[in-house]
Amino acid sequence: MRIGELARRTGVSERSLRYYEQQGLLVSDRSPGGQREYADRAVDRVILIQELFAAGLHSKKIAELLPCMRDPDGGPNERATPQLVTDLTAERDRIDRMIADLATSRAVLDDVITTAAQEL
Amino acid sequence: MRIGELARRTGVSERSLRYYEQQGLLVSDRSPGGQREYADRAVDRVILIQELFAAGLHSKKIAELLPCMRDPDGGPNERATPQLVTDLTAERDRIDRMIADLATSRAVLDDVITTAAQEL
DNA sequence: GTAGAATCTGACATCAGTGTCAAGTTCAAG
DNA sequence: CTTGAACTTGACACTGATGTCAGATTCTAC
Repeated sequence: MRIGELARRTGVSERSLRYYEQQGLLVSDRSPGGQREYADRAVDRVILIQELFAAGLHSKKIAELLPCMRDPDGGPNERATPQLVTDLTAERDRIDRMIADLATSRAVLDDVITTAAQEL
Repeated sequence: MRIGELARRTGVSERSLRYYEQQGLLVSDRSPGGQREYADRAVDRVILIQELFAAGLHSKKIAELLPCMRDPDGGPNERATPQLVTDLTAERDRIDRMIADLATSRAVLDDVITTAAQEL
């Protein structure tokens, strides 16, 4: 598929897809004329990238992480370096803290909402 | 207390504290010479503001929300508008989704970490 | 009164992902 | 062919909280 369809199927803008490629997160074949051609797998990959972005990982870290993931196609995957494992563990712990903080904030909001709803 | 101490006690930079005031999130008395003077309660308020920022709320929304919160001092608090309740409910739902997404990302990271750790 | 620390305002920089626009090229269908 | 939609690269703008710096002022302690 070409970039427009991938954008439609993932809900990610064409601009962002080109950015992902520039950052080494996404690869594409090119048509004879130079237009990007994506495999079906790209859909899942883009969604995964978005999830990692949403979790607060930066593109550089994602670029290191992606090749170490189990490939659904069974393709060869790189071996994670001890350094990367350390980094990812730190990220995971950061996410844990973030989830805990969000739960706190959620409780705060809920309290305001409940109080306000009673007053209405 | 003055701004330096508040910064120390909250872990928030002086720059940010002035920004919060500019955005209407934080109030301060002023010394005769014009320096900010904070009540002890400011500490809790700043921490709360940080939590809400961390939850992804923007300063404008926080500025609307804060006056509607139950005041620990029992001070008069404004009544939340139906519009605000709607907005806050949307924020809460957004936070719920964010927590769920983070849990997904956490699982992804955990998988990579576990796999990598086995290989080492 | 004076030195040095703390604070003031205002301005500009930063981050990283994304929006947007321009000018040119390629693709698909008539 | 031709036409219009889709795509290309490159550049610049934006967001919004925060960092940082400069020059002036205030506070505190001696």
